[in-house]
Amino acid sequence: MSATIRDVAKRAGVGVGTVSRVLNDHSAVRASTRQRVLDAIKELNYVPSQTARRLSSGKTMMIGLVAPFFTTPSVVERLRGIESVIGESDYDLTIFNVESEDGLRDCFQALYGREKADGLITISVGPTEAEYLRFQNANMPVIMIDGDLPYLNRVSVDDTFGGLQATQHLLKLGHTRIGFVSDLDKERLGNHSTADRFLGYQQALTRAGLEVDNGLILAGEHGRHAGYEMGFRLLFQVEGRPTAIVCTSDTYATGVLQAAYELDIDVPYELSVIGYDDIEMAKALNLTTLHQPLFESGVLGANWLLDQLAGETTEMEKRVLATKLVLRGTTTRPVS
Amino acid sequence: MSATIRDVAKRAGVGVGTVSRVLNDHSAVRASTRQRVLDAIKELNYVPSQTARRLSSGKTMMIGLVAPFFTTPSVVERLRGIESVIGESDYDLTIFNVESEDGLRDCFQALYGREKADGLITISVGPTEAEYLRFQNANMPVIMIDGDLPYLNRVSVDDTFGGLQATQHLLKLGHTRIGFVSDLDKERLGNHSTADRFLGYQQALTRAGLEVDNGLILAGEHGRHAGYEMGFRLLFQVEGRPTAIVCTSDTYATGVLQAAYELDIDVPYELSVIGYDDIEMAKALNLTTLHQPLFESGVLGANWLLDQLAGETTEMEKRVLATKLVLRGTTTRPVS
DNA sequence: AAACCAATTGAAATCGATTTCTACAGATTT
DNA sequence: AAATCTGTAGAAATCGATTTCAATTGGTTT
Repeated sequence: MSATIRDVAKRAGVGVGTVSRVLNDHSAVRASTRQRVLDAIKELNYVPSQTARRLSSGKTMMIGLVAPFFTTPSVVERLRGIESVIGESDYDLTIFNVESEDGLRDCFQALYGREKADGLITISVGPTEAEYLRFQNANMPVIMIDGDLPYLNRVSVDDTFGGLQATQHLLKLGHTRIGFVSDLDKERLGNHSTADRFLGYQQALTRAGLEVDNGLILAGEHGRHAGYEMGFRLLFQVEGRPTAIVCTSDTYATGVLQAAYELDIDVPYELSVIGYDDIEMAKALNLTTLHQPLFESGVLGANWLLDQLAGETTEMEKRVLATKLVLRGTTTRPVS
Repeated sequence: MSATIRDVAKRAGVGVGTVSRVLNDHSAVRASTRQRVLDAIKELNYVPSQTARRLSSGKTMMIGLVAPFFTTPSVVERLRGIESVIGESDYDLTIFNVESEDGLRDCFQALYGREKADGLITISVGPTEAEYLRFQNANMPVIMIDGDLPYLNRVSVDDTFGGLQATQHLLKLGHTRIGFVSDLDKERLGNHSTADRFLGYQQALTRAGLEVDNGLILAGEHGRHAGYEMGFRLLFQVEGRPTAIVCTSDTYATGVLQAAYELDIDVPYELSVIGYDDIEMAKALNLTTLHQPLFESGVLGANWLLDQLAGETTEMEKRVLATKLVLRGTTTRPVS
């Protein structure tokens, strides 16, 4: 079918080894020889076979991306950042979607062999320490985005600070009864960011001299509907109803907004709502939220992995990106 | 490192050919021999090397997914459907994001060699006929989702009917000045769905005995902001302002809604807006829209490709899924 | 001019499977 | 009992690169 390295060698009147050396510019090849080889390559329209290269070099030139892609829109935004970097590199991107704990284990299991990828990026989920050691043995670098497993190189945002910022914003406006809508008790798949955000929420309240009221703290499944249900539960009560709600995702916030709408509670005057992530929808809904550098986190993680694949080794490290409060129309001072 | 086929052969006291035959159960192997090989495999914890298998068999066990992933949320929903099928198969999914015409050509160029994938799924974009012939020569099946290139196997929705449904809904409510916000004149990357929706829009008007007013038909870039600008242009004029707007995506619709909001035009009473896609955001915004079977389209396309990779050949074909009108809060009869 | 060294480069081994080709056993036919 | 099949299975070629090893070349050193 298409030309092989042997054809090129014959054409240029050299050995296959020399052609390979020209391709990878490993050791020295005389300029004139190199030119002859390059000419032959051009004439034959030769493209080296990735597959063969893989087998002999032991590299797959693939990067595996492990993530629960479809639980939240934010994962996609991170993916975008990753793709923008990997797409420009010599590597290709293979995606592994995980939807459950079992799926995650199976996924890592399948990746140990270095057969599917040279390195891994994970989003929100991560290997156990034992699993990570196996990757380390196989010399496969792993970068985790949005997570905080201490034995991994990881990119995260300062979620504690994010929770603090969100809550303090509401406190400054004068709110004292502030609800918290989250997926807290889930903590599944190794993602601690919700717990950190909750920590920030607590800190803010404590610093303001307020007590944490467990009745205002809810946790549920993922998704808009869960947000709606939690919002409804918080807002249905007439006495002691919160005047503001911190949501750990914009998706939840949209659910809360709907609950408020159905209960005929005016946002922002009767209820302030703040989200987290700053996804596209947040702009459309004019939602005050905490912007996460999602795209940037992908870029950072991907570049980091490429550096490691290029041989650069660094100390185990956590690289932290900052969140930013984005003021829009769903928060204001409470009517008193 | 890990055991190879030779180790297994030695252990079982057979030749490598026999082991391979057991692995792929090609030709007959005596039951007792087979058992010995299977035992050896288990004892050595042997897993065949994908990479080596690729080289000798010429199959990559990869499916390439070519799409403009980040232009619209709907692509991600389709991806979800695809992943749900491919994830269960023996194939892995490699994604190729394309952001421009050039990028698309380069991408196909890189895929001809069968080095990166055994088959291709494309979303919204597709190869030219010449490009497709090269894939055909390489015996690589291609399935296009959301497009209508006649030389391809393709999954699409009946966009003409969709445009018709949307427009007729507004006509039935009593609207006569109906705007159309789209990316019409772009038609780039081989995607004809917008043109079809426009066709439906025209048909609906014509059947109702109305003239098509070019002043009400706008086209622009992708994205919310473009929708905002087009909405603004349509709504800014006081005389002859449309009482309803058909948008070719929900994303546009959100932009139009914002324009209406800023111009203090009440939706739905002063302006009806209908979107297209039924993305998550549409529910949050209570947007009337045309639901597309996005997830299902991915499932259908992926299964189809797997069938073809398994050797099944069918006539060149277009498989059409139906759209569905979803009534929500942004359309009502005009105030007259 | 002999000896030596460095830069090049070809030949061959290797990666780990699949697949073809051939050989051998035992069963069946004549 | 000789001849012919058929079912099994081993040996070796193959896929298309990389990489090691050894050989050659030419230039330098003494």
